[in-house]
Amino acid sequence: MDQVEQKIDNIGEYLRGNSIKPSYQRIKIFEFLMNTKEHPTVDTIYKNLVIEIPTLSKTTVYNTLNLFVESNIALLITIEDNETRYDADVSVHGHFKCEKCNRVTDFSLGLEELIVGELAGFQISQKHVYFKGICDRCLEALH
Amino acid sequence: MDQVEQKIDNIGEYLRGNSIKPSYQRIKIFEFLMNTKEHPTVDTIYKNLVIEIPTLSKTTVYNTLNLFVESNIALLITIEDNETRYDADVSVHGHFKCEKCNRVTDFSLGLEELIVGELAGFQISQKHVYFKGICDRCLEALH
DNA sequence: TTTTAGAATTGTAATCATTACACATTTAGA
DNA sequence: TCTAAATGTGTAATGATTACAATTCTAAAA
Repeated sequence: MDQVEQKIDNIGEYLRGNSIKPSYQRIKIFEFLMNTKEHPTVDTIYKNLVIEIPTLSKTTVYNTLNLFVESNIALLITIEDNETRYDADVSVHGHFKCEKCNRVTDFSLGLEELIVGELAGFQISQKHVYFKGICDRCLEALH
Repeated sequence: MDQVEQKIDNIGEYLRGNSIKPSYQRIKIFEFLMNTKEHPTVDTIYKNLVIEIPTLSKTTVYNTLNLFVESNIALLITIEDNETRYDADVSVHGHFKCEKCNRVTDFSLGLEELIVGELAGFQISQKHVYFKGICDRCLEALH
């Protein structure tokens, strides 16, 4: 059993552990999401996977991602109002979107940074933080 | 000059100060945005103002809000991927969206909470923080 | 005051992401 | 193998947003 098979097998177990039947499409979609850091859109996921799975439907990608989000094994990222992105890393972390190159990169957040006294009586289930601006690479390129 | 006229006049000055010609529609849209805490959608703004301005077009609301956002006198809030909300308060603050009653409320953020060492070489122009969960009111109602 | 050019507004049509839905396929247990 | 339920697929519908051309408004010049 090689590296890839090993990984796929683990994804199957991971899905099962979250009450999701590990179909071929679901495994492939999760695998893609897990192995990329680019926070892809539905369209990106579809275009990449349809090469390997010619029968894949975009509806399946939508259905599957919705399922992942409801099961809390993927995050919905809504930085722009016209592009929904997804992330298999469900730990609390921040996203930075560069307005030049459009890349979305992760940054870490201390937990203490996100305790807000004002919301003492509230039940908080999700914490989202995103910044916008120009990334270090693009700033370099301007010189 | 009564209270309302006074306010409208100030909004005109505010718009002019941000290089925006203060047309009747623009003043009314900004006034509405300024006087509400509900972080309205385009549809909400349109439905409220069309009563007073029967010739108002939804396109104008879109154009105007886009202009405000580009001029940095309004914030675009994208908590859900299918509803864009707006806020005339452009200071850095957090938003809490209740998943029961769907209200979006503000909360304050200490500036020191949003300094992220990891982004030292980045130029940051916008900082967004939003939480989701159940608000105090709705939690009360469950008892 | 009248004229006029540019800006702002309006209404309709087009676009595009997402969802609804009906049908086909696959899966897993009897 | 058979069968029912779950999953996947393709097309049509939906709904928010934008494009665009026509109309109206504004403000300055004559």
